[in-house]
Amino acid sequence: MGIQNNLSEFIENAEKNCKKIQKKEFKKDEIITTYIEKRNQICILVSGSADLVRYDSNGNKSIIERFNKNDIFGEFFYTVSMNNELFVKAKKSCTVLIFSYEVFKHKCTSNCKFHENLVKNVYELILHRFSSLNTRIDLLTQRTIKDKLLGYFSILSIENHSKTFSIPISLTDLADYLSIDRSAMMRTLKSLQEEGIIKKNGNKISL
Amino acid sequence: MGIQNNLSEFIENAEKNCKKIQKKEFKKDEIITTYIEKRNQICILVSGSADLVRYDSNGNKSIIERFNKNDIFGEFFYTVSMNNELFVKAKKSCTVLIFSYEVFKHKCTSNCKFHENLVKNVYELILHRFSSLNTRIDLLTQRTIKDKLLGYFSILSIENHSKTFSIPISLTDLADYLSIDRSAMMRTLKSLQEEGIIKKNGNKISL
DNA sequence: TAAAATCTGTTGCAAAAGCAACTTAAAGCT
DNA sequence: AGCTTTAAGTTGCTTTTGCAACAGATTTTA
Repeated sequence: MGIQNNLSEFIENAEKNCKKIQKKEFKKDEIITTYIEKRNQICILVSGSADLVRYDSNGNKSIIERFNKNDIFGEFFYTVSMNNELFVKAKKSCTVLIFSYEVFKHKCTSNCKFHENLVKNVYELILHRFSSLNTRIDLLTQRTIKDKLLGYFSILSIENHSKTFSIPISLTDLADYLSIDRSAMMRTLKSLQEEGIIKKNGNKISL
Repeated sequence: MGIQNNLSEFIENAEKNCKKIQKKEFKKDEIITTYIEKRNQICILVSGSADLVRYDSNGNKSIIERFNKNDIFGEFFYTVSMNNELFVKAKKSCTVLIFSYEVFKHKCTSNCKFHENLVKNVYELILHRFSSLNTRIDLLTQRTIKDKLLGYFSILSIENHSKTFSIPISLTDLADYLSIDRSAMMRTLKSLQEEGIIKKNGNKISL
């Protein structure tokens, strides 16, 4: 999805090439980082998946974002505005690259090839992130649950080059992602089937 | 809002410093760029405001995004996915910096100070953009119109360091931004006043 | 300055969505 | 294998939202 093949290779070897870049492992439910204070920290998810979680003043938990392989995150990309506390929590076991924004600004040597690559590759990651955010906004601005679902399915269909595909996340998570009530979503899924617009078998969908 | 003061100065002088960067003027309703084909073009709005507009297969127009001073845009930041056509159209008279992604990758000389600054400043702009997108997602994921409005007002209140502020866009545009029906929004604004949660006088709001 | 266009404000009505409260099914864990 | 947790699927009821269709106010532009 727009991410170059050599990127993964680059990420794999990043730690070896620069002492300022750490590679860390996290187990399920461990806190990877917080967005409470500014640290100019940049994180790249090498493997696994993680959630950006908010606890508001009433103690309610909500998942703001789901990060997957090659996603770039950190408070650096998020305005620490309101009084709410943001955590990134491992959903599965994760491998994460962690470094500071300073790593970009200051090169090791005047012609360090590694740093040049870093800047270039992080650009790719950033564009990937933009694309994810814009896609989500696209879906969230759909007025009805029906349009949100069909928009989401249309994207999956294009990604899979097929009218048939499976939903890569749980339906519960999907409702969360689209910011709609799960039971209302189930109802809409049912009526889409009844109208013959989609076929559904478990998490397999055909348009 | 996180954008350094020297950024504007940098942008003002960008064209003078690098022949690969163009500064262009656009009048109201002129098309600044399209997101139809990949050109790896990056645009920075120096002054004015512009809309990212979509025309879908039925010819319906919708405004996806509003760009203001210091916003960075271009198909580079947007996945050209569906069959819909995207245009950036000047809402007022605009001044725009236009250059290609290649400008980042290839420096003029090995130690060109200008290019170094360009990379650094564009990072600032990108972070600003992330922040805008995340803020909008935050608001769009609020379930009710009431919560969307209060979330929006809370941000304005923080930005203005005051419980009293004015809404910087028209109410019609606000409804669009929050992706809600305008009349329903008006109704909610009214009930927020009746409940004593806000005071409203024209576009002036007090919490 | 008159006409056109846009924006604000309102309302009734129908449809959609949210909420709560379940049951059943599947997945994870010891 | 049995227990626990999480996810899927369903339903009735209530509230919220969207839609359509206005009138009045304000702004733009010819």
